[in-house]
Amino acid sequence: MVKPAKASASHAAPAARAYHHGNLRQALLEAALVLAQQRGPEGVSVREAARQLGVSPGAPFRHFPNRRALMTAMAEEASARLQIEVRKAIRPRDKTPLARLRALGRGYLQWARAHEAHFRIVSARDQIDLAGSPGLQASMQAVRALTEQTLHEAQAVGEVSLAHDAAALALLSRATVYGLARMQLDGHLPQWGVKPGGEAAATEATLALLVKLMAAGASGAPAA
Amino acid sequence: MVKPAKASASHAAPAARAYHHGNLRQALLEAALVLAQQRGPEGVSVREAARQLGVSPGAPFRHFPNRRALMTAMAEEASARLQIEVRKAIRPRDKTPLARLRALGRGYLQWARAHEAHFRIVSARDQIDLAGSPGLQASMQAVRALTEQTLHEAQAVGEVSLAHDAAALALLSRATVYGLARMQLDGHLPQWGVKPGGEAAATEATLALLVKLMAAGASGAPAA
DNA sequence: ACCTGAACACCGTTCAAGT
DNA sequence: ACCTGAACACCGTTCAAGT
Repeated sequence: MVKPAKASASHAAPAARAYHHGNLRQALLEAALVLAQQRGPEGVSVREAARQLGVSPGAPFRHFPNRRALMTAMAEEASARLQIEVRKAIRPRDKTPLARLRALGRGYLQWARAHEAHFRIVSARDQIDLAGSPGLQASMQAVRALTEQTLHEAQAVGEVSLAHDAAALALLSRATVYGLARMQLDGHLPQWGVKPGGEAAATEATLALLVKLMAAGASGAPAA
Repeated sequence: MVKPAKASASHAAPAARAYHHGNLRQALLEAALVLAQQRGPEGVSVREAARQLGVSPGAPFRHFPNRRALMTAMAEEASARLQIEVRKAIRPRDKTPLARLRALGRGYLQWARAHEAHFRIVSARDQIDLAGSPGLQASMQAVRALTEQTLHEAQAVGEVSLAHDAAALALLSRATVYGLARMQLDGHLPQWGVKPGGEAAATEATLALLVKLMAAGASGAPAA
């Protein structure tokens, strides 16, 4: 986007173009994101990003030790934003724990739809270095903790039966939402009877079904 | 695996090595699978496979129009095998529809664990050409049909409430099992409280929980 | 019919040298 | 401190030519 015009003559002093970019790290992240949007995570080329920014092929390696580090930095940003959006998806009107759980899941699904490239990067485990990124792990843990806590509250309040294992409930919620998000982005939903354009409605109805099933076996809920 | 010894002298007639492989297509699929096992689907290189088989870099392209076609052929084989295993996972002792649904899901999870490389290829949507492979679509549809039919039976028999949308039930089952399989292979389970080595037990317990939740709201089941 | 081998247009990454 | 530009060891793919 900030591609500078090439110097026209080879003998003149190259005064027109700043010697270094000043902000190459951030510019690389932005260019890489555009490439990911156009060609998917695999299609991100650090050479191509450098070319678009008018720097030499080696320049990016002053800012990222390797391609994987670039991808991981993108995933960190994505996952931080996802965490924020998921939190914001829970509105004050969602008064019961299960209503919050559903809102949380819906926020996740909506974010995956709205930020497909970023979502793909976060879940492209062979392109990023999850183990080497405390930030990435932290924002994933935050979503997990929110899920588990909400389920604990649902059990405490009698919305979900205490007979069910809390860890299994959390894992079930996460697996379902993650599976739905992937099926959505990978184009598997049409095969499951979802009409084109109906992805959002279908995934959210499925999420709602899970929440309803979780509530069904409960005993001491204050209201039905 | 069938790597022929290099001709020792350069002046002698190359009679020792057959001019062509005779079975290059199949050999490529096998070599590519080994590469996928070692480095993941992204690590599959057709040049490297050719090298290992002692053929020239261009040779594979007589058998596959491009790399994606090779990957798709691998996915076809994988998905045909997955379908068979899932069917075999349903034992005669699984008398009720929900018992069969659970067995089916367990078969899927076990296969994903036992054939990680193949499973990754089937679900690597940007490496394969799902739309251009009727075979791949067919075996995926077969698993889907089995899931949906089993759920219909569960509703007919009163094991699952007719109040729930059949399509949503099927999608919920699939999303859960797919999500669990991915989390398992991508190493996300430790973060969700699963101890190393406990992946099989945790995913299967989660599947069992889903089945239990589905049964909970039913009314007219013959037996509890 | 099947394969070779050279070529083309790409990669990621390193590193001396420049500013 | 930051970047260049050449180099290295790779890719996927094509295509004339060989057997």
